[in-house]
Amino acid sequence: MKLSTKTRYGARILIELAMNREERAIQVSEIAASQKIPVKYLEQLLRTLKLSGFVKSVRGPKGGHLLAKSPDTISLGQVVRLFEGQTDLVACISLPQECDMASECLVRNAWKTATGVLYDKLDSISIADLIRDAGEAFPDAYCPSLAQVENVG
Amino acid sequence: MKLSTKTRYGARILIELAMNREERAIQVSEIAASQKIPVKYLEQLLRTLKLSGFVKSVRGPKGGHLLAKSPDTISLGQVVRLFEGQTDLVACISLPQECDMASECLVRNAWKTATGVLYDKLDSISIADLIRDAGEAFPDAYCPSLAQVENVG
DNA sequence: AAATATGTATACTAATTAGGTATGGTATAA
DNA sequence: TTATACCATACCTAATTAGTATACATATTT
Repeated sequence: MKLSTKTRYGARILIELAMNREERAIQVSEIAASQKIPVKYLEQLLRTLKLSGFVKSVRGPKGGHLLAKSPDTISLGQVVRLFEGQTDLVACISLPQECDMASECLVRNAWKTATGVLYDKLDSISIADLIRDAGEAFPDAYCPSLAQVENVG
Repeated sequence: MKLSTKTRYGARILIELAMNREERAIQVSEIAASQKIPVKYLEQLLRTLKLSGFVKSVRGPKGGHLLAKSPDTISLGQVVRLFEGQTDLVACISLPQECDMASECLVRNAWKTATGVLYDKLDSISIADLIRDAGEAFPDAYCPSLAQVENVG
């Protein structure tokens, strides 16, 4: 029961873009280096993020990637739902036919409740929150968009 | 991000044993049939449950398995921790060396918080709770140990 | 004491999934 | 028009999960 690297990488990509928002397009190679993600794998993740409207890109030389929306409006819950194939703790919550015991199973509803509690929390944490929290923990960290983030919302 | 079949089976095994607690030893073949779990796979799970003190067994003809402690004292959190290899949503929470970005990662702490919320919930749900809830949802269900369960604790 | 029904232990294998590569594009600024 | 970027998809491989197979030990019944 663990999150995939796609989800973990995805969150880190969004944070990196959020910390340079509206300043300049960040190239794939740059994100790959700073986040230690293989370039070709990163391109897949960026494509997913772009199709979902979290990221926009600029083509050609001097091109790159930018956050497409305010980091205050992107939650970890959204990131997890985007990258995890199965978002529930057990498949039978949304697909009862996956388990032929589903109709008589006494735990199924409890797994559903626990899943709900987890996503309530994940939905309550935004990319902006993570950057703000980091600002408190590491006041010296380079973080040009913090003021901007705080003005949003 | 989903629970393994071991965890799901494990919870169902405990429920089945709880519903016959102190009445008679239940044979592997019987659990296998009612829960639709392969016999040899079930034996492995029962062994794990036994080593952890949740289940006790009686050998020889007319032998079988019994719950070793009150269903009020067994939580879903305990079951998940027992059967899931990795219990945190991300490995780097307890093993920072698993990810070389751990020290500078701005999401890591959020994954830890979400993991905590999840287990707080799972720890609050006991096997006895599940049987009680089922009693309310299906008043006609066969459930000989319900009264017993309610007297415990 | 033997037969037999049960649980115990470990090694192996098949299936699935996750993680990452490889290849070949397409767009755009210089 | 060419170099530099992003875009799209097919493929591969290693790890994990789920389940089997084999052999053994124990205890009740007769």
